[in-house]
Amino acid sequence: MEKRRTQRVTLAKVAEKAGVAESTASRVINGYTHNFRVRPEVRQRVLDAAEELNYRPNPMVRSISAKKTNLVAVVGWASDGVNRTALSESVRVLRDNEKHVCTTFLDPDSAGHELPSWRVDGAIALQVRDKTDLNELEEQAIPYVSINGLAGPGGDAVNFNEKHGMDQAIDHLLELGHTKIAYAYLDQNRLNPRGIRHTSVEDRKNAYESILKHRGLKPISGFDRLDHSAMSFCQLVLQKGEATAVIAYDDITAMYLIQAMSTLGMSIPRDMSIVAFNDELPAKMATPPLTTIALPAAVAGKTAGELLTERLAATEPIPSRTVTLDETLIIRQSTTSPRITS
Amino acid sequence: MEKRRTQRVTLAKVAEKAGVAESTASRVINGYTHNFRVRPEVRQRVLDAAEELNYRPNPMVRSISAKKTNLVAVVGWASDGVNRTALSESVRVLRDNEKHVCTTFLDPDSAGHELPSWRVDGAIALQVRDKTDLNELEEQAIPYVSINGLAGPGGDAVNFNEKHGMDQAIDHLLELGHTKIAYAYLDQNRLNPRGIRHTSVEDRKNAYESILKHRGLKPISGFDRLDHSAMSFCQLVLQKGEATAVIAYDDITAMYLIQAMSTLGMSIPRDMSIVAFNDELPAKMATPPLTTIALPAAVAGKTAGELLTERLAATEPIPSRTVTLDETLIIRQSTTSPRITS
DNA sequence: ACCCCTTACACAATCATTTGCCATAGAACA
DNA sequence: TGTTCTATGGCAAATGATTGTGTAAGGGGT
Repeated sequence: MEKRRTQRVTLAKVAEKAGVAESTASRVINGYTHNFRVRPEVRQRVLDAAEELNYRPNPMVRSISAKKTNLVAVVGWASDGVNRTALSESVRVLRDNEKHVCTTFLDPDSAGHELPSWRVDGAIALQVRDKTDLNELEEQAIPYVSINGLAGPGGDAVNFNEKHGMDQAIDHLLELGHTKIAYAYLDQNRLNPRGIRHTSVEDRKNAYESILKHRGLKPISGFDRLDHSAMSFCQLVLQKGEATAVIAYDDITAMYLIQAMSTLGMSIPRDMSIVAFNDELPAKMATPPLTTIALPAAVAGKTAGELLTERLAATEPIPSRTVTLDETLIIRQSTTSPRITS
Repeated sequence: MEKRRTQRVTLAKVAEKAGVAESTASRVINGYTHNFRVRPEVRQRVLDAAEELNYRPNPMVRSISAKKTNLVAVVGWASDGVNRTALSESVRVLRDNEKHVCTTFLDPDSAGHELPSWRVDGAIALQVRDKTDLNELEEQAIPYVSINGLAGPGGDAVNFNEKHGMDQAIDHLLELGHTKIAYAYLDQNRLNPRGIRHTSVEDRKNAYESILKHRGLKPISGFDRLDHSAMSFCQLVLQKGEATAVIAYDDITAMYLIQAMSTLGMSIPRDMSIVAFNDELPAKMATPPLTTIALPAAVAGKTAGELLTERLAATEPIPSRTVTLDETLIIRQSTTSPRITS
């Protein structure tokens, strides 16, 4: 029951149990071959001893002389499902490549872009909007990959092609016969405790405006106001602007709109078509299931993980790279042709 | 541009810059007072130098002789919002207490209950159902706190009072006049890649059955079958069993049921009242907003963090403790009195 | 001039592991 | 019976920081 009785098993104990020298044990365990060979029998004895004692080399000590920690930091905030999925996938890739990859965990409220006091070999940066957030990484020459955000000369970026996604959303609605297409982003529903908006908020808004203009259509006025509640947005923007379709910033926004419309007695998609973004879990579960622009979050995470792995392994500097991934339209049941207003 | 040009600042450099001995610098920085004093002027010189060079002691090295790593592992899977919230809160508490707390990150697919090869001082265990999953922690005498799961002699448990929650759900429905109350859990919608069910699946099912029996009511048959789709559940259990209300395992389940009912032309809550569990984000956004049993996830996380902090600081063994937190009914708009069937 | 006290340096040990180098025991070969 | 491998042991250095101990420089008091 005494707590600290169980001494850590050290290399010395393994060596003793196997009846070999510490150095031999170390070399066997690490598969060290330079000027070194062992009889299979001895090798096995060492491995068995390690196994039996459940020996785990102390990575802290290892990293002292190795000058690397095999730690990867995560900076920024995984605010939504897309970011979480991407991060999760990156972690998987990193773990598969390096043996002991382990990311530090940052909760949403923390300052976000400060590195942990642990020394890290690399970093995954989530939705960095401001290049100064990367200063510390750049200064310390820590390789990083930025997901859904900016990158400086010392890192790579993996981003989504928001414009292409918006293009598809608008195309889809145009094909159905809509011409009065609104865009909705409701700031109040974003839960970020620090009052910071997701990176793509601006991107999608701008894409909406420029694409519509490019096709000779007029944006529904009010699309750039972020202070509406779902209800006031429906009344003051959608109904007043006579929109027949609305592109929602994300699935959550779409669901709030659906709630408000339902209260106003509107039925979807009969009275209003909705295209959402992200394809997070709620999109499939909503009533009706949402037509949505899906983001390849897992692919982004995988790519980021691979790029970072490359950087971690590289011996000489790699120039900054940018990968842009296309979004895809998933048609479900929240869009249809506009009702003929007789 | 050269990558590894930026040498780490070591204690030696700080000492050199301040013009003091390494040992003096160390003692100043750590506020070491045993048999040691410095003139304020020298102290300041050291601190300034450290500040200017942005010195960060290497925690790896520190942990060698300190025999502790300040690392906390997370084992198990944060499968849903409740677990994620709790975990997040635990991390915050741990970070506030210990200086360098940092949790290892486990992605959903990994084996789950294996410790990282990093030596950890403690662990947060998420939804452990099988005590053997705790073997490693117990054997190595690593303090841990189990959230929403079991704990052995060497750890604490923080759990939710599922029975009390179910009690409230049923009470609420009885008060509204319902007597035919079903319970729904749809296995197919649970996304766990390893085919493991959430800990509370059994708890809630059993609570449902026993509470209804205790009040002299009959469970709607089919409640213990997990292989229904939302649609077949509505048709074969709810409609056939003539239920007027259904308690859904969680918000997600509820939303799938709503989807299916909508397809069947049923309106909620007119034709069917729904009480969900968890009060995750979808509950508020659903149409109609869901009456739901809210779990105090943040409180659970905070409590777990505090219990673990205590254990980490303790010098002598602490007996296993169990904290059970009550769930609360949140009434929204998915429940109402049953329609009088004329 | 002697002693003491304060303040700080110097040195060494320690932590667990890696890795280079040399010594050596036993085996194999000529 | 030497000679030459081969497989190990043994030793030491190095990693960065902490901490105990001994000591010395300088100032102040008597």
